[in-house]
Amino acid sequence: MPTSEGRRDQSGLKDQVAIPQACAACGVRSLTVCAPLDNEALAAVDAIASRHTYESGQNIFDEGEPSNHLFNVTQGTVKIYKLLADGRRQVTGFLFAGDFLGLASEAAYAYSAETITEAKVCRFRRGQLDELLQRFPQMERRLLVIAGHELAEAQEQMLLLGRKTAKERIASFLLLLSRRAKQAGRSEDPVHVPMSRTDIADYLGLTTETVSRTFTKLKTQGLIQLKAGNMVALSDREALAEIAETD
Amino acid sequence: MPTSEGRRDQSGLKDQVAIPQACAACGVRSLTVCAPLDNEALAAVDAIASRHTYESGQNIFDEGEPSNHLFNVTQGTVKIYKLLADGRRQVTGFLFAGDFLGLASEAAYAYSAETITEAKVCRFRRGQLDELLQRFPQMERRLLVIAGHELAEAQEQMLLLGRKTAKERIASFLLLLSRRAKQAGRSEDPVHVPMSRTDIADYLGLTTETVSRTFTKLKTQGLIQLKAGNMVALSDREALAEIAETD
DNA sequence: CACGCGCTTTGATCTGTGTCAAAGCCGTCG
DNA sequence: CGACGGCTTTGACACAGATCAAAGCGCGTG
Repeated sequence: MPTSEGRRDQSGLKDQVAIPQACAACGVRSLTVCAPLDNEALAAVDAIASRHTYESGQNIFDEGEPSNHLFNVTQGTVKIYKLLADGRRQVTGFLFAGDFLGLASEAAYAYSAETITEAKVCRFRRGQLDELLQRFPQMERRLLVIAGHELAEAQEQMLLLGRKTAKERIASFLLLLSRRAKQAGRSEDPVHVPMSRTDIADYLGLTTETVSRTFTKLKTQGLIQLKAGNMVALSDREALAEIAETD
Repeated sequence: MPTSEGRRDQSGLKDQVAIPQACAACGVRSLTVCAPLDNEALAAVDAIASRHTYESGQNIFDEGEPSNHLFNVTQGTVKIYKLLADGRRQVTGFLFAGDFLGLASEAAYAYSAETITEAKVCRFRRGQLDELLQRFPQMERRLLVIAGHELAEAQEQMLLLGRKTAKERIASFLLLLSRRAKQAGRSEDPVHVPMSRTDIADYLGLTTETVSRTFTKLKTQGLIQLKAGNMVALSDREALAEIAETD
C-alpha cells in the first residue's frame, strides 16, 4: 500500500496507478460520482479536484452566476434554494456527504447554495470535468443515474408541496432525513436535524410557526421526541409512515 | 437521396448509411435525444425503436410498474402524475413532442403517464437503449443535458408549488406553455391549452374552482382572452410576466 | 454565571383557498 | 336538432395554515 502522495504517480503502467491519497481518505466515495471509477480514472479526477472547506452559513454560489464549477459534498450539510423578488424562499433540496452539486445548471446556476453546517467539498472546473466525462464514460453513466435519482426525488417533493397537509409534510421530511442518514452511514433513529425551523419551513412550503406547532403536535401524540443537539427520535416510525403517505 | 426504407442498410460503409425513413420523417428530431446523432447512430436507434399511437386519455404506464420501456414523445401531449392513497393527485409534468419520458425511473416507474391528446411515441426497451448509450456516448451526453434541463424545471416548479399564490401560479403556467409551444414550433401567442381544469389544478397544487376563478380574474383584468378550441391569448404578456415572478 | 441575542414556541386572529352546491355551457349522439 | 352528460363557472361558506404578537429558551460571551 503506497504511503506516498500518489497523486502525481506517472509510472506509465495504468493498472499500477495508486489511489490518490485524498480520494483514499474519502469516506463517502462509494456514494458519489466517483464510486465506479478505477484507480486510473480516480487519479484523473483527483488531479482536477480542489478541496474546499466552508464554515456553517457560508454561501457557495448564487443563482444566476456563471456555473464555472461543479461540486461534490464530502462532509456536512448544504441547502440549495431559489428566491422570488420579494424575498420568498423555496429550499429545493438539502445535500449531504456524497451528494453531487450542480447537475441542474447550464451556463448559469439554477439556484443558490449555502452551507448549513461546516462542510467540505471537492470542486471541479466545468470544462475539465466535461473532458473527464468524455474520457471515462462510466463516470458519465453514473451521473445520469444520479440525475435520475434526483428527478425522482424532485417529483416526490412536488407531490408533497402540491398535495400534502402540514402534518404529512413534516412526517415525510423526518422519514426522508432518516433514510438519507442511514444511507450515508449515520444514525437513522435519533436523526440529526441540523437545519433551522426557517429552512425546514422553506423546504416544505410552510411557515416556521406551522413547522414548530406541527413538531409539538407530533411530540404530544408520542410519535417523536425532541432531544438535545437537534436530534429527533422517531418513536413511532409506523405511524409516521402512515401519516406521510396518506392521512 | 434514398427512397428505400434504409433501416436494414448493411452496406458496411458507415458514412453512407442513410437516415432511416421513420427518423427522416420525424419533425421533432432536433428537439429530442436523437438530435446529436449521425446517420449510423440514427439507424441503430431506429432499429430498436417501435412506434406507437395512443388515443386521448390513454394510460401509457403506471407508477410502480417495472420500467421496461423508455419513450420519446413525437406528437401530442402527455401528463405524468403521482397519486396518494386517498386519490389526491399531483401532475408533475406535461410532455410535448420532442420530450423524453422515463428518465426519472430506476427499476420501476416513479410516476404514471397518460395521454391528454392523441399522441405518438417512439418506444425503446431499456436494455437495448442502454446498449446504444454505451455505443454512442454523444447520446448519453445528450440525455445528461436533458436531465439537467428537467431538474432545473423541477426546481422552478417547487418554487411555484411552495411559495407562489394562485394568480402567480396561473400566470407562470400560461407563460410556460407559451414558451414550450414556441420552442416546439407551435403558436406561442394564442397558446393551445389542451389539458382540463382538473389537470391544470393538479399540476399547480390548486382546485379546479380556484383555477377557473383565477382564469376569470385574469380575463376580467384584460390580461388574457379565452378563445374557441382551448386557445388562450396572452393579451398582456408584460403584466403576466410581472405577476409570475413577483406580485 | 449573568446578560443578551437569535431562534423557537405558543397564542390570537385573519385570509386565501378549499369545500360544498348549483347553475351554465357545449359538444355528442340518438 | 333536442336532450343528455361531462366539464366549467359562479356562489356561499368553512377551515388549514398564514400573519401578527409576545413569551420562552438556549447558548455563546464577557
